[in-house]
Amino acid sequence: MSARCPAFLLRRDPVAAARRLLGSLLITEIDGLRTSGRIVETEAYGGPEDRASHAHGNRRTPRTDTMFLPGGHAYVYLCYGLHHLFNIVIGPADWPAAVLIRALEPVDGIDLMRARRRFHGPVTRLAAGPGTLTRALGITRSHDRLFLDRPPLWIEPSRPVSASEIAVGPRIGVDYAGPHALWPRRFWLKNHPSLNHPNQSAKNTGHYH
DNA sequence: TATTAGATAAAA
DNA sequence: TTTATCTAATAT
Repeated sequence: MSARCPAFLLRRDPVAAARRLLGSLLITEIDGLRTSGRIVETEAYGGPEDRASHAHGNRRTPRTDTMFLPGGHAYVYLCYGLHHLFNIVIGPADWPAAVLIRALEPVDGIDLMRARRRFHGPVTRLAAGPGTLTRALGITRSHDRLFLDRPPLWIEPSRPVSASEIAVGPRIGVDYAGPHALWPRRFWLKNHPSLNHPNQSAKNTGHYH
């Protein structure tokens, strides 16, 4: 991400941001070593009315406090006690929202990514999950609250991907959110080989029998 | 299908 | 403060 924060990260619209981030590059540079991947799957969370959001109802705890930062900051939290999950904070300060990055297509530093994950399978599976992509890029809770405009962790936005290349579906693992669990807030590049959940499209957007 | 340990909320 | 419960997942 260049010196200025892109405007789409500051609007109260995590859905638009989640779509807009598809195709962008997520980059880390740790100990002078660069790794990066193209964002191919995202989920939108927030603002306060979203029951699937950690900060629903403006719930503010030591963990969720990060979501109240202005857009363009990193929100990294631990899931199931062992997976670091990487999000980009969205919206103005004190309006909690974020986009979860769920899958990357590896671009730079693939050997280092493999070494970090101790993974020797197909490169399309190297960062195809929210927990595996942080492991591959070396992202941990130490990166929580960083602004994403410089090393060690930043974003290079791409041109917007055309709507015809984007598929939509419900978010993963949010059954506790009641009716909000079905909201079409997960976005991915159609037919991309690095997806985490390639086949779970929304009922009203896919072809089913 | 077993697993993993931080974050949280409730209890004391 | 201690304890009990839950968890935006992964690997087998």
